[in-house]
Amino acid sequence: MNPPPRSSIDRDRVLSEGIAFADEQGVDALSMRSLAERLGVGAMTLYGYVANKDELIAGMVDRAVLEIELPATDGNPREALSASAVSAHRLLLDHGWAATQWNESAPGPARTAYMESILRALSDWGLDDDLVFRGYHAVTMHIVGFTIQELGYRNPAGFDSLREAAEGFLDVMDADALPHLVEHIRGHLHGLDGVDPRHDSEFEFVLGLLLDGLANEQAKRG
Amino acid sequence: MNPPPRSSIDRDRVLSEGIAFADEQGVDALSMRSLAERLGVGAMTLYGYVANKDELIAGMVDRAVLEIELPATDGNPREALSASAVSAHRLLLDHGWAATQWNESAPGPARTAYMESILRALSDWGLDDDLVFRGYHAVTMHIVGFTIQELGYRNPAGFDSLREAAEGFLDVMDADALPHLVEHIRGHLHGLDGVDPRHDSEFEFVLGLLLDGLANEQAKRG
DNA sequence: CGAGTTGAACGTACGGTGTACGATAACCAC
DNA sequence: GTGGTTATCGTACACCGTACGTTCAACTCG
Repeated sequence: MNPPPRSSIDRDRVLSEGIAFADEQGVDALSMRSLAERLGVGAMTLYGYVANKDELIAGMVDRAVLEIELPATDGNPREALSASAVSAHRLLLDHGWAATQWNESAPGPARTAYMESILRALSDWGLDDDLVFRGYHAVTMHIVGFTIQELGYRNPAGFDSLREAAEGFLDVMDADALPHLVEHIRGHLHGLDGVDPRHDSEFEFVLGLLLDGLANEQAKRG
Repeated sequence: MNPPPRSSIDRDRVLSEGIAFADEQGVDALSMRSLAERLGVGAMTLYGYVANKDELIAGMVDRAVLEIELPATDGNPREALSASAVSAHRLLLDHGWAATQWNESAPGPARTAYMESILRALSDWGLDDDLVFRGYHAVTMHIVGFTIQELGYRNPAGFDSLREAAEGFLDVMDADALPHLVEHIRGHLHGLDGVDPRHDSEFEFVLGLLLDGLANEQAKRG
């Protein structure tokens, strides 16, 4: 009764269509049934390529991580690190679901390779073992955490745009009790208006704080 | 047929029992039915106190945020900021689900008050408007992002403990291809053994990098 | 005291979810 | 042909969030 097609599907296609689906409809809309339908296949067929839904999403994350540009091994390690972080930031913004899922599953091969490359770059940069250990956490925390926060602001729950959310918020809020917050939200709106270019480089600014801090600490330790 | 109890339940109890439930069983196990059962009430009764499940969780987060110690307004603003961040870190470790949900919903009154207090402290510290704006993102990103990452390591998906996960990982991994990663994981294990106290202060170390960086930048700007 | 009204409680039901199980039928080696 | 292998997937189950409408304790008013 069932099995006519017998083809045109493999783990890679499952993962890449899963990524495309999550990009388009959001990861919440991704169900085994909906993804199967997109692939023109029965829901249970997916379990031939994927252990369960969690493993599907973990696989999608790992596949997405593959696109991150790893820090170059030649040239200035600090710049290589920075370039790689920017590449990761861009990728996570493109695949918003991946940022939130990043820490929800054990790392696959792509993520372990990525971790290795960051650690290597920190080490090549001349940090001692202790600072490599701490610097790694600082840098990866920033890449993922900053992006999650950014996405939270960009796609505020219940609103269509940051502008709408910010303006609604300003209306509702007790402006006298929260003056600094009002100012901060105005800052976000100005960023949207292009009045102020600082928004674009925010990620790199904070990354710079961290890398400079690590370099200073290393210098202090001699 | 239905309504006998008529009491002993209000929004506050719904939220605090929700928090207790999520702390004990994990937020994934929290369903309207399971929470209602815990409260000795029908599932639909909850909808009298909470608009829907998302709003329930948003309320739980906001209620948890209330416990964070806000930066003191007297004394050294930098130390106040740091103390508050440590308090937030501790709270988010205790309520792991809150860290992941932090950016998933619009901020409630407690979170807006918290935001305001961080912004105020940065401003009192003497940062200019631009650095307050950027510094706020840096600091909050660190508080939430670092904790999420920490929790990901502590409760690795599919393992009972960090030790188990790390050791399993070391077994499975290609140690020759990933030498820095092997070293890093060993570092985590040593941290567990108490051989090395650095793990405890990692959060504060990175926070220090950020705050020092902001102070330096402000000094540079004069 | 009795009648009428209000509003909290929540049973039922619907359309979804992930996935265990087992039936089906195309393919391949002989 | 024939038999074994293997990918496909229909069915079913337990659970989810929640819309809808009923029930009935408690309050108000005469």
